[in-house]
Amino acid sequence: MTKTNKKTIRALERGIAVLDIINKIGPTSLKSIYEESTLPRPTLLRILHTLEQTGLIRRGLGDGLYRPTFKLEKMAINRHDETDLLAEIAAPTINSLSEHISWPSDLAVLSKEGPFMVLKETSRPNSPFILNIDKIGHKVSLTLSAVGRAYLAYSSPEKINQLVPNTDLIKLKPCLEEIKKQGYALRDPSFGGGTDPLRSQYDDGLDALAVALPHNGEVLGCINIAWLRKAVTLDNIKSNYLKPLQIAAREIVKKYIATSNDNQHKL
Amino acid sequence: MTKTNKKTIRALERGIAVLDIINKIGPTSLKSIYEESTLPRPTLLRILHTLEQTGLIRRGLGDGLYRPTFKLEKMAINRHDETDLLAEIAAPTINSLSEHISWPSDLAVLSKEGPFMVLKETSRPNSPFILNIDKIGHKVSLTLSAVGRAYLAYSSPEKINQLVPNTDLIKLKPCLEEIKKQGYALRDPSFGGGTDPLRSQYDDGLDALAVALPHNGEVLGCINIAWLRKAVTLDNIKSNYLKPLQIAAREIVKKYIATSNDNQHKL
DNA sequence: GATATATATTTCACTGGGTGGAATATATTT
DNA sequence: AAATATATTCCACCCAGTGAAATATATATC
Repeated sequence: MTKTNKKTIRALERGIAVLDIINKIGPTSLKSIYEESTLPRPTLLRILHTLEQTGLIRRGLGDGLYRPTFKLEKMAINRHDETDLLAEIAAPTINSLSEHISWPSDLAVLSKEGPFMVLKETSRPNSPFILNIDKIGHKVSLTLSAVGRAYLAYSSPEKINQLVPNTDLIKLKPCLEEIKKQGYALRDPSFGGGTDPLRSQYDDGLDALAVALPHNGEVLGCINIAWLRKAVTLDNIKSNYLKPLQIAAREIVKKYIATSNDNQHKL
Repeated sequence: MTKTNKKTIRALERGIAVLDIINKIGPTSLKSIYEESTLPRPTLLRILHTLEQTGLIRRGLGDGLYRPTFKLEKMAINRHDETDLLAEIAAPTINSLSEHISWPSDLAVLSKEGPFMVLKETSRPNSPFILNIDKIGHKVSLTLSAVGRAYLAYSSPEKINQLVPNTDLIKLKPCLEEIKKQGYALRDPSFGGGTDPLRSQYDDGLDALAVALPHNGEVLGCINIAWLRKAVTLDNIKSNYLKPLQIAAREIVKKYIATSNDNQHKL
């Protein structure tokens, strides 16, 4: 973890470490920063001047103490949303899952712009197999894809009604029950990926196995494993990789909860 | 502004500049960062590795783009509150005010722990006159100090009732009217600073002139000028420095509003 | 599917930016 | 006023940081 062969800039690392310290302990003197860090005072002084210059910290007029400014808050205000946090948390897990099982794994969440899933993260570029690579942000069918069905299966009836037209629901209902019972979702047999309904129109040649990420009666998103249909059977995947997939899901939710708890300091 | 004689660390400045860029434009490639910045690509790459290592940015698994993480948000969650923001905004203004008029200037806000004001910032250490230096965080009387009275004068009747016992209010009411009419507040003649009621018990030898920082029907805080009673008369201060004090107050409120508007991006 | 083009990454030799021990200045306490 | 704690400046050393050039890797084009 600490050992990376990639080249990094020590001066930058040190500066950020000092910023961390100040944000952690609040208004503080050079002395206490010196005691918290392992750096000589002149170096600290230069770092502090730089951070002050950048507007990330300021010195109190009255007490001369170094304190965080609101610039961090302002920097943090961006297009980030909860699904970005989920992606950040899930990325290492699905990456190591996919390293372990060789086939790639995706994270998809419900779109905010309509009744479909959106690809939020994927380990596909890291996979040894060259599959078609759906871009992050790509739309995925809610009723036909594995991730979409996993999502619906673990959503409340109200949520489902809100997302799926009644006509489609009748056929879908038993299918969702089945998913809940067996603990995983598959693609609709006619489905070939993307948003199109029929494999005859579009086929990525893949099959997928998905599970939901449930949290507080909602579904945060879903993760899957995808593989080449002609290369390996569903049964093969299921018996070897279903459990790792479910474990990964649990791990992600656990990390997500832990992160949320950290942020209880807010008020 | 850009020219500082104090020594800063270029590598750190550059790193923070890159972090700024990524937080501004969101998920992005090396190329676009290169175009936004003035740095050569290898340098950027080293900076990016360092920021990634530090956890401030991450690369998307699927698209390889550099994106901000939630570490900034987490760092920003600290004991900061709105009065800290006010202090940050007011500090430069009261500092230059006090440089201009030679006498020091303070910022005080209503305490959250009881009916008294709290010293939030002060330019006293920078003043050429050596006055007693109240520490930041020091309690100041609400009904006797100039800042306290300015606060009450511009607060709503409900707020005043909530802060001041009815018995005290009777004497205070006409005084507050007077303050509103003339646009500034003075100490109670018997007051000698601090929280004590009588100058006979404690006297800092100062007198003070204060104005409120009104915003949306509330009072953000108050700023004052303090001077040695035996060195200069109230009339002298009033005729020379009341207007600059009022201008400073308006400037602070204006900056505060501008900052609040910036943060409307929140949702 | 091969070629061309855009983009990302590694290499490496140079050097001035960054470093930190020691001296000095300033603030605070006794 | 002396003693102590804390902050800041000085400066010589040298390796961390730099960036031009070469190479590798993705992506587009025909």
